[in-house]
Amino acid sequence: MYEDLKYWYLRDHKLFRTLSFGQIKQLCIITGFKKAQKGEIIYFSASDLPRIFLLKKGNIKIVAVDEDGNETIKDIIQKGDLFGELTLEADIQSNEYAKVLSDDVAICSFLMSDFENLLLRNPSLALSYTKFVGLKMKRIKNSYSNLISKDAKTRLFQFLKDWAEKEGKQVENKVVIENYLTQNDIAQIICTSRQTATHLLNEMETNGTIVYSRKEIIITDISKI
Amino acid sequence: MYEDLKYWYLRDHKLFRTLSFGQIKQLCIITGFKKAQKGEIIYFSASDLPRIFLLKKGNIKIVAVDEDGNETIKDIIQKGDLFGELTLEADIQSNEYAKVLSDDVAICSFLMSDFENLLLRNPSLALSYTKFVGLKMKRIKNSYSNLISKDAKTRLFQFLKDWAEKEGKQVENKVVIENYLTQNDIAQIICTSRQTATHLLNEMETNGTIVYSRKEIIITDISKI
DNA sequence: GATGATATGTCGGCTATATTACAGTTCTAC
DNA sequence: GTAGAACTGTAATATAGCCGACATATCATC
Repeated sequence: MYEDLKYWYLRDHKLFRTLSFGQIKQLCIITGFKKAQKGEIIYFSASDLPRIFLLKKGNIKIVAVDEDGNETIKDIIQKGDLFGELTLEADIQSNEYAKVLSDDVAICSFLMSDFENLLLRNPSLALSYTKFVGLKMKRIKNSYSNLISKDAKTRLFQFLKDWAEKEGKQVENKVVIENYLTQNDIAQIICTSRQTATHLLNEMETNGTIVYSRKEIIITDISKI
Repeated sequence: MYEDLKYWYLRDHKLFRTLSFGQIKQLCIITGFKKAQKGEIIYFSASDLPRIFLLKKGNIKIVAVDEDGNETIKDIIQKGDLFGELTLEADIQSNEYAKVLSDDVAICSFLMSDFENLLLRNPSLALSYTKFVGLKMKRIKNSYSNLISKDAKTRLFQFLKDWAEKEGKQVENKVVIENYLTQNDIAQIICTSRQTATHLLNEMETNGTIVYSRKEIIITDISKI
């Protein structure tokens, strides 16, 4: 039954739709499975063999710690996203961990080497995966050029817009987003200081563009953003 | 003879080493080949079918033009690098062109769709290619975090160091780099204004860290950088 | 519901860097 | 060689957003 659960979790992911039942089973044999609660920290780098993870439930943030001990958010991972050694090259030096943002999460994982073998045996999966990595690259390129040419306000707008599009629930022309991020998180994602983010969010609230609370963010008129 | 030339140009690239003679020939049949001179502009986006390009000789820069007509450097491509629709997803809206920086360049190209077919038939090439795209992604991630956490001076240092490592010729502990970039180019690469770049370069020259000219940059003591 | 921890709000000074502006220099092409 | 274009040098001014400092609000836990 537990085995079955893992099986479906993988089967469910769009990337794996091209696989046969047998192939999925094969990957599932070596699949790990893990649950965790809000606030928990999950280390997933050096210690073990390199792995690829699939977040099946909840939200996590990937945090990197640099030489000086500063923590920066590398990524926000949502239900259905893959994370870990996506480039299929283990990098040793990276000092990253994942922190659970939602009430609870479920994560499957499999060894990078096993995944590689699967790709070798399944060319059309390999092609899909290549495109998937390419898409990730495009996203980063996009954030990069935003950071170069747009100011903090514009980046915040863009971030809220993207977030709303991905996760917001539309009610008439309002959009409600479940807010699992702190203002500090948001600040880091759009690459600015906490104070600036706070200031901008309050400004938007005064303008009537959004209603902000720790639980949810309501964009009052999505057409205006 | 001309056909043979194209053949070898591809054969030469490390990505294609895993391919058989037959497979290369197959891709070569549809290979395009082009030469261009310094200053020439090569458009490679919308007009034609999406392609992947391989720069066999020389240097070019990829320039993007935004809505307001501002030009920004997206990438510097060197001998042996691939460019174009590397993500295997044609994006329509991108308004990019390539400008030749070196005296002359040689470029081969093949259709994205043909390349896709080749990947489908050759899983180990697909795997290598994924890793290659992953590496590109890592590079961008790296520039991104540099831009977030390092000032212009540090970014210039890092850029010169990388450039020296990639292309510099070491003579004792001096490193000589052939300088095919203008200060404006350098400024754009490290994401700062031309004036700041000029100022920093002059500062480094006064310090005796580098000797700058339009033809070459000499790093006087590589161990100090 | 008291206590500590974490998150948010607010303010003013400071600094790196953009911007504007113009002069001098080097290259390119006739 | 000369004109024009492109590149480089320099300086003054403007400003976005960082940073420190502290107050207040909200949450988690006993």
